[in-house]
Amino acid sequence: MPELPEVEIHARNLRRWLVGRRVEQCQVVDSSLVVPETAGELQAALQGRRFDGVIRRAKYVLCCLDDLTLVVHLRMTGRFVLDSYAAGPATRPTRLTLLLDNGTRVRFEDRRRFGRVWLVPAGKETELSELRSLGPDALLDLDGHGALEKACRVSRRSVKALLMDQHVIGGIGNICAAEILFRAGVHPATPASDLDACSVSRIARAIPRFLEWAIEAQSRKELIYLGEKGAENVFSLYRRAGEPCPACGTPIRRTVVAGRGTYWCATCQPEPAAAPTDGRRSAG
DNA sequence: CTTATCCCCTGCCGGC
DNA sequence: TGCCGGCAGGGGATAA
Repeated sequence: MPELPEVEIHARNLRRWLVGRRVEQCQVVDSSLVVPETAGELQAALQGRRFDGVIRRAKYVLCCLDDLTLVVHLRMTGRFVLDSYAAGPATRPTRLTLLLDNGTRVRFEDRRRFGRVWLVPAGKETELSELRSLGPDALLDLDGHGALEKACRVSRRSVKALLMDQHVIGGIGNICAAEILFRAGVHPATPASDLDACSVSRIARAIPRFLEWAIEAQSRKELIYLGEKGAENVFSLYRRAGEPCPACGTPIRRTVVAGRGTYWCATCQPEPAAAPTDGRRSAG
């Protein structure tokens, strides 16, 4: 999926497309999308309701309709597209369509079919375990800084795994974690509790700065995910193994950290010294 | 508590 | 050209 920046862009689009509009018809093309309601229940529930707001929460989009909230997670390949009734039958990756009272149609596309939607009563969003367990939002929530510091103090996990853990901070995924750690000059495999306060602070400050930059950079053109036809890689390190680091020219390296492909610069993000088993080594 | 692995799916890319 | 393995920006379950 999309990580926080892409979800934010989709949420902004939906705000323009949906708010104030009434649902004439909802079609669930792929019922595996819907959890736990049946496709028929979702369709019937949305019929005739009016959208009055769209909120992003970490990597979730919350579409508010009167007394209901439609919660969406785009996972790896989900996206929203605007067209019209006149555009004809929905194209193949379409999983859900919303026909609106102004003649437009909003489609949810998802090639890999990992995306999911839930329907909850307004005000009861936190009864959804997926939302309840989220940490503070990486972009909007000022608690994020403190949450990161606290998690770093008590965890031996790699700092990259911590950044990607949605229970610690919500919204950061594999690409953002790599780019944030590059900006902070911290190696992704560093055990979190080995970080000094200065490094943690650099990471915390890099988080909103990178996210705001990414939203801006990816808002300038049509949002196409990396790996798809026509995609342009705007990131500094991601999927650039062997290319020179934009800061120092050292070839960018790729390894696996926390189970995912990870890109880093050996000069800007020096590997942490392997800690001996007896704890801290004297600096000499 | 942590890590690793697999799984859910489909499509693209590079190598042979 | 065709086939095949590897990989993919998420996250949950399960095993060790």
